[in-house]
Amino acid sequence: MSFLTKLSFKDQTFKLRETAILDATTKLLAEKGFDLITMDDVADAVGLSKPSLYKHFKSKEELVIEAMVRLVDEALAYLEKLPDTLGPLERLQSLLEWALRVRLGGGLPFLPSTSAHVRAFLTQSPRYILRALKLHRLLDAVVTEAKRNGELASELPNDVILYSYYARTCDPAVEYLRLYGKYDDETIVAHMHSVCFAGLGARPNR
Amino acid sequence: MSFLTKLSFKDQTFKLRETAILDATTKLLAEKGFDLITMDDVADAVGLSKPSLYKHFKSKEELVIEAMVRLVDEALAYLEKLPDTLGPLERLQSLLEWALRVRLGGGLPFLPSTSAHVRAFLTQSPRYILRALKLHRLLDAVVTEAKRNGELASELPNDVILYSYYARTCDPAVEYLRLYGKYDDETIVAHMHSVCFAGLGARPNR
DNA sequence: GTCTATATGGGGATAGAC
DNA sequence: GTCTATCCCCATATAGAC
Repeated sequence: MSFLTKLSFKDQTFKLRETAILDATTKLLAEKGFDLITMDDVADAVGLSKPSLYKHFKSKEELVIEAMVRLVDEALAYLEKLPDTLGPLERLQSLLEWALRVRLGGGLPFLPSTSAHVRAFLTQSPRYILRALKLHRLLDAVVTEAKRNGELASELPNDVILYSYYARTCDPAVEYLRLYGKYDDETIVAHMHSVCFAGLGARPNR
Repeated sequence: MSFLTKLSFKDQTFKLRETAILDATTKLLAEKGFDLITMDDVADAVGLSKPSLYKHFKSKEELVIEAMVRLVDEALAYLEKLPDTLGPLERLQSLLEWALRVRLGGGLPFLPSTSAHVRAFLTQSPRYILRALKLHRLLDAVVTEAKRNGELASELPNDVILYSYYARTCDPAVEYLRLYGKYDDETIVAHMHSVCFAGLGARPNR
């Protein structure tokens, strides 16, 4: 028993360090993007040496994959935790706002739109694909339901809606609005929400 | 006189080669992004050696800056050439469609959203800034006019509309729609147009 | 498992011949 | 102005001591 707890403790600290590494990676990725961060950056940020980093993750790519896997897992968990009373449109809206707040708080953009390289190795990672597909299927069902309720544009195919929706979570407009527009985070979230669902065109008077 | 024509001819071939280099750079940038292309790639693509490349552009960054400068110039020219009969909303829509078609045809995305690095050195290039600002101011006036006509959402600030508009020209949804959605180019343009101006939400019956 | 020190390779940039 | 050949930095990844 004491042997087991010892092992478990060891595993626990290992897990904690791994979390710290992923946190640092996430933050750096959000700031500089894949190509500009170095393994030294990550090691320094987490207070570790580079070789120790490689004990946890066997390559830079795998490190990034795990960071993205964790992000998708968080999104899945967020969706799951939404109250049953929420309608399909409200679920989509809530998840979008969550993703935008994550980004504004220094987290990762949801979609690996940044680099063709990153997208290439992510879409070859079964661990990532599995989760991304799960999320995609969940949201596809939500979109179908929202259309049936007359809450989403029924003239748009589901995939057009979904890809546009994903794109909004990593929309560069967010950074420009913060940088040049000087809006606070919640105002940005509100505007992005508005643009995403109602578009730029004139809205009908209610 | 013959001396002058000789010089002029020399300049002309020089210019032609420069155009070829920029064409190749544009194509490669669109395919792989800044960080993944090498100066060897560009040199090979245009059938030149690397040192010759450096006779034309003194660094990789400057090469990319010039490619982007040319793109913005083309956008400015396109705007200028639009018939006077077009209203402000139609001008915005036409320019968006142009930008999307350029991208779908293997051209550059309009906004340097791809990489923090690229954005950094672009926004420090006076040549680029000058043109980007000019385009921005032109479009700002068009947006104001469109709002006055009741064609754009008057409840959105101009910069929110403009940054969202720019973002649509480099929207990753375009690539996903082509890759996974299997739509042809014109269908993608139409859908992007629709999403941009009318949003994802249900549209009112007319 | 953690470090110091190092191997390895790639790619931006240039020297120097023609 | 164009090439061949080269420099040299930097970042990924590892060897080997503790």
